[in-house]
Amino acid sequence: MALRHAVLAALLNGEYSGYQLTKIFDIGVSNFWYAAPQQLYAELTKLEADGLVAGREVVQRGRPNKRVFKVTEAGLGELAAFAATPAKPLLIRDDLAVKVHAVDLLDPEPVIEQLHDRAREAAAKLEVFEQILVSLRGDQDEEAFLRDGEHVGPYLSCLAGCRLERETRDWCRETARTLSARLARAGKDMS
Amino acid sequence: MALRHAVLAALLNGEYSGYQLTKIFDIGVSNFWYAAPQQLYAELTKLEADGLVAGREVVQRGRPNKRVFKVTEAGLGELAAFAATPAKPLLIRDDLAVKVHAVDLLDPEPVIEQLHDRAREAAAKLEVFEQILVSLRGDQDEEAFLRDGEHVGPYLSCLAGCRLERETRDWCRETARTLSARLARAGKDMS
DNA sequence: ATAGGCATGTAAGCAGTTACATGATTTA
DNA sequence: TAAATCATGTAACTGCTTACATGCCTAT
Repeated sequence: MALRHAVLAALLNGEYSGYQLTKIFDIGVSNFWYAAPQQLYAELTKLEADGLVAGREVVQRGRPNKRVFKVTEAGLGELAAFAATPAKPLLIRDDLAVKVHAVDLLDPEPVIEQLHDRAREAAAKLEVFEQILVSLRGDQDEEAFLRDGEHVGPYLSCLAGCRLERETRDWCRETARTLSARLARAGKDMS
Repeated sequence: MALRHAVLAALLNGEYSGYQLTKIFDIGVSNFWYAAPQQLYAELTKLEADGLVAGREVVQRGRPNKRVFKVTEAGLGELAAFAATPAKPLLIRDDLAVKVHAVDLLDPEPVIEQLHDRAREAAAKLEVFEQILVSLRGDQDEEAFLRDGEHVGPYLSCLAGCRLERETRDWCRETARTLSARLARAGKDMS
């Protein structure tokens, strides 16, 4: 079980409800863990049953009430045990790269479009991540913050996200350019 | 179903057996698709039953015989349909990044070790990928090959793998360095 | 009014993981 | 002679995805 640890790690920064976690997994945590919203509600239920998180009701005005969760002592123990075991290899599954791999025998136009889409998404995510970095380090510069800051974990994982999105953006752009150029040449040869 | 398309894409380069595919998914295809060996045998059986790949027996001396598979016309059609549908978001799940995210409340030493391990693996993979690039483009330079080469798909997806491994290597090294420096400072403060 | 965000789930089905199982041949 | 490589699976279990379901409040 592995989603469990990602949820615990996300809850270290504060108390969140299931709904808030879906947002966090959609942007922040998404650089290293993908999870569907329904998974999160289910996992929170299990984590609470196992005593690894504790929920409490928050009464809201103008909106439905919500249950927010925080990591318990036992939950922290679970995370500590997890951190000490050898890491599994990176799990990655990318539809778009499969399409590029096979592009020689396929119609390249829809693939090129999808590359543009992905490049745009990556650029947008990169901007969000860079904003998160600024808000985490406050007025310090990066070097000072990483040396003296109290909580650097989220900063360091966000740096990984920045790298991933930047490379994704650039690879998508270059690949789209390459395929478009070949398409234009192929078109010319016909005429 | 998605592994299906990754297998079809991998079989476009030639005929492979289940065992050979496990090797390819372990190094080559692994930059964009992770799959366990048992999945591949199961998927090949299904793909053959559905007529998307065709297998034939290869008799070998000194080793067990094997069945190699190639993509059929129907399989190519399946891939073409897949390429034309919108790409799913990248699926990524990284244990190690979860640990880094939570590192402030945990013992950093095992995490630092795992970062070194991952950096080594990434560096090794990067070398392999760069060799693959050289063998794919032959004596041409990259620009000329991408303009005039016949099969650029595997080259382009391998470029994505290079980017991923390079960034992984560098992020792991820098993160390990940051955490080690903080550990050393914390130790000094005690004395 | 209606679309979108907040808030939380259930249920069915499919995909993926882990453990088990076998056996020959080559290399160290 | 032991370990590694080649070669292929089955079975049980767990985890994940997709579709469905509900309902209130806010902003346009």
